[in-house]
Amino acid sequence: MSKKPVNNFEKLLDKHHLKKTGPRLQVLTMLSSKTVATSQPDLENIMVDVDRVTLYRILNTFEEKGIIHKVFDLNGTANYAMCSSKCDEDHHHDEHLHFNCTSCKNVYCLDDLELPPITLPNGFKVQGFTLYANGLCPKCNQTSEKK
Amino acid sequence: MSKKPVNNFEKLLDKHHLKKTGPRLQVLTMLSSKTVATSQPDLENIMVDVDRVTLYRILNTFEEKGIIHKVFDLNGTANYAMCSSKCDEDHHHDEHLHFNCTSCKNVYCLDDLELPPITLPNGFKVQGFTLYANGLCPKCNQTSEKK
DNA sequence: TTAAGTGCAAAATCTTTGCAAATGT
DNA sequence: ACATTTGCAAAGATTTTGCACTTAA
Repeated sequence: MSKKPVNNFEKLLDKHHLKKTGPRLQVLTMLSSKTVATSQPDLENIMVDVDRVTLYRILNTFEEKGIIHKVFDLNGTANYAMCSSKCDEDHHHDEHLHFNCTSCKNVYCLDDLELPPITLPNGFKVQGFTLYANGLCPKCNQTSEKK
Repeated sequence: MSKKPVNNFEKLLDKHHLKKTGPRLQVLTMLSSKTVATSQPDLENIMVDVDRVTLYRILNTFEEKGIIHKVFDLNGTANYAMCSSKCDEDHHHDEHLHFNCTSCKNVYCLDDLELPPITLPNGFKVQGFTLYANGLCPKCNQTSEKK
């Protein structure tokens, strides 16, 4: 008989038939604690005890399972963030706005924002949208406004 | 006295105080001939006589000067396309829709499409938008429709 | 017990840097 | 002639692969 999940992260791993290992729980804890998407290098620096290769594999697995999603920042670096509850293995609900702060470089996932419908020229069959905005996030904007 | 430009590409290089070299003209010819953005690896395969490093440097220079712009595809690979006439050194007009075809992998720059305005939550100061759509391009869509 | 996951070593890529030779003006 | 640009070699960085050891179930 299998061990009972003791928290949400363990439940999440259970749900996707993934073993509840230390590195995986660390990744989940890390990503959940942040409101911004985190790059692989950043995660690597934070979780120094986890092998880099393991991190690559965990991030790939999580992305395939729809646990996290990958968003590229202005430099083309992959950043990872927890998926909203609407995501599953078959369909990623990552059609929300991603905001790249040009000052602090953080990537914000603005899940709640309502996006206006966009129509494409005839012939194009759209499967999904990804929308990025860049500029100053509230924190950096505030700082730059101070006299 | 400087050599007279014999075509638009040479004029373009002149305008940005760049020497009219073979590799640079090749890049301009290549990118202009395509309606889709081209990745660095693709360019590399086509222009086999040009050194890879030279290509990197040319693409960087052109991007800085506002001659081409860089767009990342679904895999985070950089793709390059000629800028519209609205681009200059100070301001890139690349806020148009980029379409990634999931079948042929081509990246289309849909310059002409009218984009609806998008409002962000308070505090965010937007400097620019980048919008991607993915799905099937007209060519691939057509093929898949045939019975 | 055993399939899945991890860590290490090493390969394969991708990108940047330094410098001498070549080239445009 | 001279500053720019190129090509080559080599360094650095990033990502992938193979395999033996470990661990969750």
